[in-house]
Amino acid sequence: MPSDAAPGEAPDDPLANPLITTFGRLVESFRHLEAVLGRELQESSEMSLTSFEVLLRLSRSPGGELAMGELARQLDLTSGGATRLVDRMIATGEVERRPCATDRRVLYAAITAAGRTRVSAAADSHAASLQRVLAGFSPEDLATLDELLDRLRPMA
Amino acid sequence: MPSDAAPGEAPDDPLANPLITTFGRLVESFRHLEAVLGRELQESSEMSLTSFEVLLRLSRSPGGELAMGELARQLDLTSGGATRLVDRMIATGEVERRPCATDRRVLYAAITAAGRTRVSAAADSHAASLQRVLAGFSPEDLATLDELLDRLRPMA
DNA sequence: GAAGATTGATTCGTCAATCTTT
DNA sequence: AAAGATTGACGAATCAATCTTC
Repeated sequence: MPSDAAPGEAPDDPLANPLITTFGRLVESFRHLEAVLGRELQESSEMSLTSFEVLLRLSRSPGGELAMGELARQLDLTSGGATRLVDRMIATGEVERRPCATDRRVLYAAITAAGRTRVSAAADSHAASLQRVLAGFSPEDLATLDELLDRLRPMA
Repeated sequence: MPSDAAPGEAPDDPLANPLITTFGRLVESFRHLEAVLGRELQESSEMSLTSFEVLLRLSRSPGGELAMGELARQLDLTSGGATRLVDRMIATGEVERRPCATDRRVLYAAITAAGRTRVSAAADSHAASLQRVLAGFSPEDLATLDELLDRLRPMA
């Protein structure tokens, strides 16, 4: 009768694969963390985590703007998803569209002054949430996590 | 004029907070990883990562079943979300509903024989994807990651 | 004709209201 | 009245098709 794996053999139950288990835990931890932080950001700043990421990336870019395609790539969205996201953020006044001087196919999403004000306030609240959630982690832990993430990205 | 943080003081730009940066990288890495693995599972097994997680959890539970509420909690879904997810999986024949003998408010989601067959095949493919994506990670790296995730969960 | 962006139809999830059972 | 689950209305993303510009 099959039970534990014999030495040198693969386990007989594919569902018991440790990689699958680790990945499942990663999904679980991440989703929960994202839900909690998103909820807190929403309550404190009336802003979704996704909008926050957009404003953060725009604010760090030269001119406070990014081409729609580049934004979609950075956020791992489809171009259609980026269009609708930016539509919503224009409605709230955080972002505006700008034409590209050299290629009329391209449109930029650019952060507005109001957007800068809002993302700055949101960052304070978000940082406080993170500080609480990550209280148990030493700087070394965070460095280790950072390094593991770096090595994860290029894959796939 | 404010520029770099003076020694012993917090940086003056809240957007430069290292916790926010690390969290942003976590979001980015995770979303990308999830998208890639989800795509591959979909192509190889015509199954979403979410359905896979459901079947995995059901298959590991005694009787191959979980109460709807417990399933929702484990997957970090609302009860409504769990209802609709199970509806879809019933339509594909992977899952069935069962009444609870002792409390007629409760319904169980239970994996079917077809569901066991499908999750087993999906696990093989998913494990192969993970093996490729995580090829650069030693067993020690994975243990470190596992431990960090463990410490992340209870927070929030 | 390929690249960049937008739009229509659809999918998957949430939220609030509801229904049944305890 | 509280707990468990489902349903209607909606929000946010996808995919495939389209439109404009290169």
